Amino acid sequence: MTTVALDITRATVLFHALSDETRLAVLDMLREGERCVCDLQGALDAAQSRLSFHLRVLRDAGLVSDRKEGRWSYYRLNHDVLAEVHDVVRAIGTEESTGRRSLKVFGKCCG
Amino acid sequence: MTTVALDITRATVLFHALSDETRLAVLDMLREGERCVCDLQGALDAAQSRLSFHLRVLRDAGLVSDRKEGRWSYYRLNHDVLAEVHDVVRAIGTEESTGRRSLKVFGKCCG
DNA sequence: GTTACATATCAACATTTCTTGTTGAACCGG
DNA sequence: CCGGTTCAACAAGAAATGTTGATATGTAAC
Repeated sequence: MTTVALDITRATVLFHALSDETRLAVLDMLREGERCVCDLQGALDAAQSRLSFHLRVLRDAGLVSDRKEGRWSYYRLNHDVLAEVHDVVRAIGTEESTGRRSLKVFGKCCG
Repeated sequence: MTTVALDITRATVLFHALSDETRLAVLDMLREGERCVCDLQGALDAAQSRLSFHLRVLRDAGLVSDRKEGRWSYYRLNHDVLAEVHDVVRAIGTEESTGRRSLKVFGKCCG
């Protein structure tokens, strides 16, 4: 099993998008399926422009997609990007196999 | 298979801790094993107080643990907390099975 | 067309997070 | 004891992020 190198910049964007209660609440709602903005707004008791702001962060990170239908916008989870997050987390937890070193605990440092 | 409810507050703390390049670089280094602060400092080219700040964020979130030995502090990954993150991500990506609804796409909203 | 609605965007402000420089504690070697 | 080293903590400023209210755009309903 090969361990993957970490794209730190990309990972930062993803984790940042996930690091807000409102945004997580949105994602939590979207677990059930597609939702329009007004629906989310009602359920989350968030001002319209605030919600719009957070949806944009999620969209920019790729975690959700949207679709227009009439006056409504429907948002849904992007499961493939969630899988990407999943992989990043797994990568962090996996010992890197660079072959550069063989010891997990290093000797005296700073010298 | 039961789907877990999301502890949004806890998840926010974890993701926030992961949402910074310096902190991810630290975690990336710790994949190889335990490291002392000065070692990280050299490798990451970060001012001491800055690194100390980020290590604290990681420690407060539970993602790393530290150990004192003489003048040195050694940090290491907390694999169980990484597993927790893993579970949170999986939870988000999993359709909630509340039984409340059976449709993934809802009808007309806002009415 | 006019009016009402759903949503995005913008600008101003508030809040949070990050950085830098400084101080102080603990430890070690001479 | 003294000077150097490793590190944490704090304070002040800088930068990034989030909130709020206002305005703009497109659509539907009348």
